[in-house]
Amino acid sequence: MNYYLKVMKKHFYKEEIAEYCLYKHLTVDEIFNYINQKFPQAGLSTVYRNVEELVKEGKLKKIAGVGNKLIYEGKITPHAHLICRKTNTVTDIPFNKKFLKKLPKNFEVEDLDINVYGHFV
Amino acid sequence: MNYYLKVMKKHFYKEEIAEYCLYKHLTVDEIFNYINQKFPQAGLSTVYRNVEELVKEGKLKKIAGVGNKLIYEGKITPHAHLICRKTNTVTDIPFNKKFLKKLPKNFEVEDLDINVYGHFV
DNA sequence: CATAAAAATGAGAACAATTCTCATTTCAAC
DNA sequence: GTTGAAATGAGAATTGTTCTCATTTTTATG
Repeated sequence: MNYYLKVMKKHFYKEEIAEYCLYKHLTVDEIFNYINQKFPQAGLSTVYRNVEELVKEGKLKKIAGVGNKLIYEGKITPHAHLICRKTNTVTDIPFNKKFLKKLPKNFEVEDLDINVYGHFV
Repeated sequence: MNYYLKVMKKHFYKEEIAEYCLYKHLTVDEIFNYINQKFPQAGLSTVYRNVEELVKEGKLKKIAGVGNKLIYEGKITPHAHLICRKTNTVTDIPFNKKFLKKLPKNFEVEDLDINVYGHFV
């Protein structure tokens, strides 16, 4: 199979999505817009399906969003998020014992949300 | 106004809700069920409205939920949450520098979600 | 207590995000 | 090629939340 064919065929959304989400914080809509630009025939339901599968595979992480929308990010090393309610943006910050003391000076903290997900055995 | 009248009148949902949510982690549906049991005529939209108002007043806190539902808790002192994906329950745990070392032994951690909400000035 | 303005309510419509359904298309193996 | 499995896309259905507005309740005032 040559390169041209590989580019044109349809069934590679998952890889595309995973790659696009690396180091970004995106809603499904934003992911869909990107995919739909490259593959105009792509459907929203397919993007939802792929995103969910990637979450199950551990390649994408669902994080709390601003407002009610969910936000996804490429799964990378442990870190925390700075969520600005004015600009609706998510910024990665390092997570360690002193992370709260090292926040940007111009960021005014309103709330802290610490959630440990898992299950009882 | 006598006690009987006070009990029967309608406009005290907010107090009821705030009180009921103290030390609990509830979805709007759960709050509604409780209110609706005491006041059968109570409407879902009213509960939603009151819950949102309580959040604005700082008496209730919207926290990340399990699945897509939002969860509310009576605003109390800083703490973290243990969210079990098997039982869909939220448990309060203390938040301090060593909190990760002091999790229940029978809780298997899958993810850690640290979000600092606020705004840039 | 009568009344009027203000506040809160409740029913359901509207809306938005997500999930589901299923016929069709594409892929992979033979 | 043929065939069975997997993935897709369109849109319907579902779910959670917000909005609208006529009605009810409260509060303030004479």
